Amino acid sequence: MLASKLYCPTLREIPAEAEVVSHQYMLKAGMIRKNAGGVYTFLPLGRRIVRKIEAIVREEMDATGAQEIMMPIMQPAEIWHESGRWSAYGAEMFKLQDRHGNDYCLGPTHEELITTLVRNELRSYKQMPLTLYQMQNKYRDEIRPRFGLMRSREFVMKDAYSFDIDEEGLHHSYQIMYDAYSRIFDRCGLNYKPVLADSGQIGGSRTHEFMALADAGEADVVSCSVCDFAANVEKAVPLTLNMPVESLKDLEIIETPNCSTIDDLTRFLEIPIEKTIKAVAFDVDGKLALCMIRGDHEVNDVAVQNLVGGNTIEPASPEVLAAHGLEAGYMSPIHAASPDDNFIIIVDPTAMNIYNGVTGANKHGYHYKNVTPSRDFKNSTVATIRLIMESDVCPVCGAPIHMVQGIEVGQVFELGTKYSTSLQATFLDQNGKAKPYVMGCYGIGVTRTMAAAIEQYHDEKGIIWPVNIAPYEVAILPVSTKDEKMMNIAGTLYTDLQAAGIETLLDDRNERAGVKFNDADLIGYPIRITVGKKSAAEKTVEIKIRSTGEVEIVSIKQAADRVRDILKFLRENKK
RNA sequence: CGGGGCAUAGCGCAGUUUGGUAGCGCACCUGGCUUGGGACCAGGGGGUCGCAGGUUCAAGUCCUGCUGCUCCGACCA
Repeated sequence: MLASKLYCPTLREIPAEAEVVSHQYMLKAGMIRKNAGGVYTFLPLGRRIVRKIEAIVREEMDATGAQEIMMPIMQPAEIWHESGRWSAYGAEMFKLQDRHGNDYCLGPTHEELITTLVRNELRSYKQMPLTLYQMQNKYRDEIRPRFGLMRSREFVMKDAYSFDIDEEGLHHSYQIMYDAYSRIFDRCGLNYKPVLADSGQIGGSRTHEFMALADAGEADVVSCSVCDFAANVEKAVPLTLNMPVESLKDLEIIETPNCSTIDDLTRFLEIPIEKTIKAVAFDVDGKLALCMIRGDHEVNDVAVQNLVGGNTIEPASPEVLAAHGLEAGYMSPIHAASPDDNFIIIVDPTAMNIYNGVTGANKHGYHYKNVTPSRDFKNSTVATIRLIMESDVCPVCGAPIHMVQGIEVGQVFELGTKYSTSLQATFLDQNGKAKPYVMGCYGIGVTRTMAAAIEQYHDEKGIIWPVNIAPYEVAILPVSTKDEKMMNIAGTLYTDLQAAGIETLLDDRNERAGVKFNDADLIGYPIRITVGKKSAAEKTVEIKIRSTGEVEIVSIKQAADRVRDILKFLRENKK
């Protein structure tokens, strides 16, 4: 490709709206442009990168025996009504109507569509297992699109669906996808980690998220320093902590003016925070959940939601609390209303282990001291509902743990029969009996993977692409386009590299050298070849490796071979 | 949805307080000069100031209502 012909409007200044580096550099390097909130056009360089990632995904999917299909983006509402998700997915879906007033949505995912597609024709156990996949745009009306391609409303996703005759088959299909995902992200050069995750509202049982590790990530990941335990914090169940055993003292109510927070309380009473028992209240689909945890802990709302059930969880409003005779800041199970269909009290086991602690008295301005939950908390459900913390140990092996940020670039799910049951999609087994498909679904955020790579690989000058997903592998920069000798050398090299199957860009623009160097660094070509004055005189060119900064001078004759070696080295060493 | 901020040339911004000829830097076009890290000189093009009303002799500026974007909280590839 000739740079003079390439539509790549690089910017000197970064648009103010861009917050994270991947977004900033993609805009600055002329790879994407925004058309609306969370909706982007991919310019030639950006498009090439997406296609390279797609090619890797496609190769690895095909290698597993999965077959590519193409489903419509526009989906009829009726299948969503059938599965019960038309309202459950709710505001997240882009909905539209045709001229007759029939409802449709732009597909946020395709479980319904694929299940209804195969249910008429995948009739026999002999046709399974079957895995189908597609790559196309997905649409989700995110509450808050942000961070460029990391959270957009239109994005490219690879989604795959497996159909098995039983659980065992599903485990097998799942493992095949899990392994393929590892190869895909390896080839993309990402630093990633598969972690246990919560299955959330999509339903199903076992699931892993593939997390690209990066500070800009929106997910918290916990991983063990010794064993291979790694999980989304939502999924990690921290071990119950033992608390110092003391002889029980009598419950006593004390006046605690203006102490509605744990901080206030520890300061006013001069007690350690581990002696306090904090109450956090949630509204789970209209049911009030009063959660009791140790003062220095945080509630894992996903754990609460899974325990209580329901589609939405949010902090309980003062009105809801008042209706149950509660006031934030002074709540506890002591003398609280009895649990019923609309009210549950959950106590974390570590809080349960506290002796002679402090908690709310359900009376404005008062707390109880000498509270021992195992004696004093009645009508409570005991369950681990706290978030794991850096100070916790690995729940599997007891070793120290780390907390890191991750970008979720992929997820694999064991769905089971949730959709096949609700959509009545069955096959006939060996005994001629109708059974629902046992399904799995598997997603990769292709455009998000692109953003994640930039988050991981960049410096103050620009992007440093892993070779396999770089828009071009090599850029040739003749220092002066007016110098015929230089241009001839550059032109010959360009032809040679292309003949060798190497993706090459020739920066033939009539620009000063500095402009070309800066653009090359910004766009992030893995290898840069500079053709300067010495090139003509000494028959040499300069080769610079973007990721390592290494520079070497090689003879023009050897340049193409050397480039090939370097590319091989970069591929093998993930640089 | 709740709460802040913003909307003036492709990008980044000033001008709004106190109404009175639409500005700056970069980018773009022409010519010259220059060519190893975002040069320089000269000339030039480009904006119904987000939209719709209103006040006024006069509105980018004041008032009302919309729309869009963006940042902080609950989601997900």
